[in-house]
Amino acid sequence: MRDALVAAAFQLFLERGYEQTTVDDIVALAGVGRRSFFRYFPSKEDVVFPDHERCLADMTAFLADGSGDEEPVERVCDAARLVLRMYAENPTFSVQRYRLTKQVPGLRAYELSVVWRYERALAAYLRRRFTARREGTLQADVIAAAVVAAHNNALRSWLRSDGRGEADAAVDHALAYVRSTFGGITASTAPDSPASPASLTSPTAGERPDDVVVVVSRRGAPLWRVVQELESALGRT
Amino acid sequence: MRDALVAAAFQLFLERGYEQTTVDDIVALAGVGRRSFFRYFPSKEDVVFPDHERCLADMTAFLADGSGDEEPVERVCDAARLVLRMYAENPTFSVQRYRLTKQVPGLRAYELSVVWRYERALAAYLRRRFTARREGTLQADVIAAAVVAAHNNALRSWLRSDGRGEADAAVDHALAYVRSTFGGITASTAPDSPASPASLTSPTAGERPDDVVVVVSRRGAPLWRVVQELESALGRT
DNA sequence: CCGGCCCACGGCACCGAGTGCCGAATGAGG
DNA sequence: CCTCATTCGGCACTCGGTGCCGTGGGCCGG
Repeated sequence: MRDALVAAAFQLFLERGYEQTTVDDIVALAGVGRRSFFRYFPSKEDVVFPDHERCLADMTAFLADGSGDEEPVERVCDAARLVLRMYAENPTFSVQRYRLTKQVPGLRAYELSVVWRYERALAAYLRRRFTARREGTLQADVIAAAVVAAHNNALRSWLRSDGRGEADAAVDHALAYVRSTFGGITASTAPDSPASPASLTSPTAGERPDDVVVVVSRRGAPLWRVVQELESALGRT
Repeated sequence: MRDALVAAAFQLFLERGYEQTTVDDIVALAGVGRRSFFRYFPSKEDVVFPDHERCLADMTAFLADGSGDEEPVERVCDAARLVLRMYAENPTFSVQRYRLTKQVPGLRAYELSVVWRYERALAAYLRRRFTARREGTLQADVIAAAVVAAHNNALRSWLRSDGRGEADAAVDHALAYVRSTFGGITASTAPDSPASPASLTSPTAGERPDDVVVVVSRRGAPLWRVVQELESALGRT
């Protein structure tokens, strides 16, 4: 039933335009009652994004799972990749939808609210992980926004190319930029560094009562952030 | 006329709620015809944000002006401050509106579309400035998103405190974080390095894996000592 | 096999946002 | 005094969205 409504809706949207298609037209083509449409979709816009609700649930579940000692920025990047996977599963559908949302202001506004919910899910996760940091909520919000922006940048360029090319590679590349500017001081910049630094990147996992602390940082990284990392690593001096 | 409609609308919104107030109620209180409302506001939501259109025009004008040799990140931060100024001009009005948008989903969606237009204006400016860079559009989108996120983080915390306190200081502080991670080295750490900043500000995906700094320290060492070591190692003051 | 229940569907009436159209009032200029 | 133009108000209409209720079909216990 949902699928029948989505199929009928997109058929009409593509041949007649979104605003030129009424809900009555859709239900007439699908052969169901008008009331049933609003049982499956709370609004006309929802029929254009039939799977985002599910994807958002997957993302929040993904962020809620985990042992809690993962690299936070890495984790939200992986969460963003879930959204990409959803788009990549049906390239033609995603491209058609992209063309619709690009030229219908109402759909663009709706998409913004969807993206906003993803961003808030990422920010909420980062806020939980950054409770120890001094500017935790600020950093969480900014990093979440950066991840979403990078993801959308790559996703849109992939959609603009009609779904040709590798979407994964484009998003990986975009997220690498975010990781390199926000990521833990260690892993992203020195993949061949000795052993332990991973423990430093997670403030809560400094349980090694070792004597020495190793910090690996990219030259040019903001000094105050290195200090911040040190504070959590050395034990809140 | 606009002002009368806005005043009548907010009076009813505050005492009765947004969704419980119809346009007919507003025009009845204002003593004008229903048709006139939609002459001045294209939709019911627009009456809640009567000055954003003007502010957006100011921002685009501000970004279009200028000699073109300003620090790009600095410039978009200043542009974001324009929005803050608009909020700070009428604190009570801004706080009332914040409470409305916080609990009315429709208004939140509308606000998102407004914020999106600000963000696109900033991103468009940065894209123009970053045409020479390799990942110009990516960096532009990410930085614009980060600036907006930082601005909104500070703005919202100010609004949540009922407009008490200094909004400027909060936003300056939040934007300083963005500048320190994306901006030229300029103000925050090394004002005396005139040459290099352009190359340093674009750390595109670890293109210099050799450019890392390793610091080894005893756990429990005085923090200032470590920072001293870092400063000499990173080559800044 | 049958009389109950539950639920999904469809139809109907209704509300409110938004639009096109036209007539009326007002005000400036000839 | 007449005319033109702009603005406002009223009317009628479309369409998205909701509450309500009747109906029909499937599923269960008797």
